[in-house]
Amino acid sequence: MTFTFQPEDLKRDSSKKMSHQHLFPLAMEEDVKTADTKKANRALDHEKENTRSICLLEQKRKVVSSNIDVPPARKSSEELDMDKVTAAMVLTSLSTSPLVRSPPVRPNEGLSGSWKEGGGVPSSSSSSGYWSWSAPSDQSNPSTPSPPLSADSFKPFRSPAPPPPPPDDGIDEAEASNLLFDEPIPRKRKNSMKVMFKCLWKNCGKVLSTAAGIQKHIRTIHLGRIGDSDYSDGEEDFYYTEIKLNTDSVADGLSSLAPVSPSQSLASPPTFPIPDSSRTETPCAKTETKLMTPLSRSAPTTLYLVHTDHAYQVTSEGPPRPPVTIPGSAKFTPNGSSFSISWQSPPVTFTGIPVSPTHNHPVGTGEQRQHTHTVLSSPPRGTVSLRKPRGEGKKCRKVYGMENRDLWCTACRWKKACQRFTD
DNA sequence: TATGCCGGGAA
DNA sequence: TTCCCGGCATA
Repeated sequence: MTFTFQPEDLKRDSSKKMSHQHLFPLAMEEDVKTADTKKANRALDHEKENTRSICLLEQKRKVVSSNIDVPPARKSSEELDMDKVTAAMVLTSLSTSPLVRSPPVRPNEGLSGSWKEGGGVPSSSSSSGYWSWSAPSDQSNPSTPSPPLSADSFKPFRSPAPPPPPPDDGIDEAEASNLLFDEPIPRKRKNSMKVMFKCLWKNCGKVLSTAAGIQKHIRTIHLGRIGDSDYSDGEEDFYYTEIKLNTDSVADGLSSLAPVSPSQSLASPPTFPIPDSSRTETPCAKTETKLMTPLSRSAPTTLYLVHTDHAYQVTSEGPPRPPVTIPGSAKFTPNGSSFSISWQSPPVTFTGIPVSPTHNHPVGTGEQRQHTHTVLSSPPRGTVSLRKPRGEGKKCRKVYGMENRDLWCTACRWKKACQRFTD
């Protein structure tokens, strides 16, 4: 990745002209819009919360009552959903790591991430919301995402036929990847296989080594059968799946995880949850995708991140993001390397860094959202770009001077945009 | 370096 | 909500 561009010159010229001519007008509009939308969004969030909970309950009933072979169905759904996930991941990657631009990468990541999660990070895999909690590893490497991604990402694209680099332990995983990507899946685990049981509950990705353990987990944690934890009517069977881990692959996965995990934590985990929720809960799913329950949340949040997060300073605003992501991505198109100009724009570069860390932490529930939001949004700083160009006219400070600060407009006193001498 | 202003925090 | 201020971006 060598940027042979003479971005410096181009940047300077373009940035100066661009910022004033294009950005300014947009920024003004954005500000107005964002202000209005924020309030509206908050209200909507509450409604969404309620809706989600309802949907979840309904879904749960459906799953239980109807004899749907959840395990298989889920897997397929996950696989199918991978596309969505992939898309989300791509967006994320674009925003997060400037270096990695190839969309295809995501797919692999998603796959690799899934198995990795299963092996290395128990809870993270399927549960969008909770994975962050349970997996300490996620937090550990917030910043590292890009390197691993880039490496993985290119492989798939360049070589259509060749086998995917990241090893998948679970047969399911491999199959899924095949289905999704139409890539031949040569690899099958020859080595010792370790059987694990993975909780398929929407937000939960818990992996236990024993069926009894996973059943108990589901019964107590998800089904709320605390009292009769030992009693099993078989319902739990629907909520967990058996996964086979190859020791070797696991090792590989772990190694790869170390670097990758950060990025994955951001993107991949959410992916899983989304698929599950959307798949199984068809009816609600669509509405949920945006409303989402704890599970679904993760997905949406990630998306937000993708859009918003990256501008480095845009903390609270959702809408502004577009500028950041869109511009950057748009220019990338030609080659991985060509992006230089737009790409280097300050907002983008920074975004990735701040975002990822915060990202990991948030994984909670409602709080997560806010945290992620703020953090995420901050990057989008599309705002940054949106930031009003410095006023040319004289401001209170200049007019009255520090001595007469009393005469300043309140905004100036508060270090806000001057209201008296607007440009 | 000075200035303008965003984002956040405290009261 | 008001007030302040840290810190960043720009001139």
